[in-house]
Amino acid sequence: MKLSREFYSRDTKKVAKELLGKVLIHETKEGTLKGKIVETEAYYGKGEDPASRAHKGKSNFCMPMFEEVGKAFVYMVHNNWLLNIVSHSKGKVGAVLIRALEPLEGIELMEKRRSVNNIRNLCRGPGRLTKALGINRSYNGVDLTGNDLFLEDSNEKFVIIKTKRIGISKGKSKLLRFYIKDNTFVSSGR
DNA sequence: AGGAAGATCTACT
DNA sequence: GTAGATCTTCCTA
Repeated sequence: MKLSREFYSRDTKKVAKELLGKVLIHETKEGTLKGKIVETEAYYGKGEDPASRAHKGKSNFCMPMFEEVGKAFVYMVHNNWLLNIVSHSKGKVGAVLIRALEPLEGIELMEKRRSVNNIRNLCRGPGRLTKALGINRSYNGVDLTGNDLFLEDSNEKFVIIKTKRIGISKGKSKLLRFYIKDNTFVSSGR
């Protein structure tokens, strides 16, 4: 079952946690790509989170974070597109960064796009998974309740680990990174 | 025009 | 596992 708009209109941290285990699906001309979300991070807005792209306030760049929830927010860092899902309770600002996926379907296509044959390395990392799924700038603002790129529910049970976020230079002490315990596809901290 | 950025790759100890 | 170079956009001056 596809996740509804209501799912995303709650506290960012809560959504980040509940997105674990959900399945990200991308319908492309070349085939269907599916991956289970195994690692996420929550990012808040102005004044709340110095590591967030939105902490300085509104700009063209991070616009989607201020707009309707349930949309994709894609941006480039260090030659990598990063996929975020806009999620926050009413009147707030925030998004969930998808950091890692466990490939489920369309693996051959992902391998072709990434030029790697090691499944474990296919989607283990925010920049890698966007490349594997073929996500780029044109997906910025895409509605995730649509039929192109969306998320599906799952009933899987697992243990969630909460840690500090990775790779950022500010706001390091916040425990806003979540991942599935013992999952091989989680990026191993750096 | 310059610099920073939520990272990745490759090559080593 | 850790380290360093390098990558492309957007923001700020």
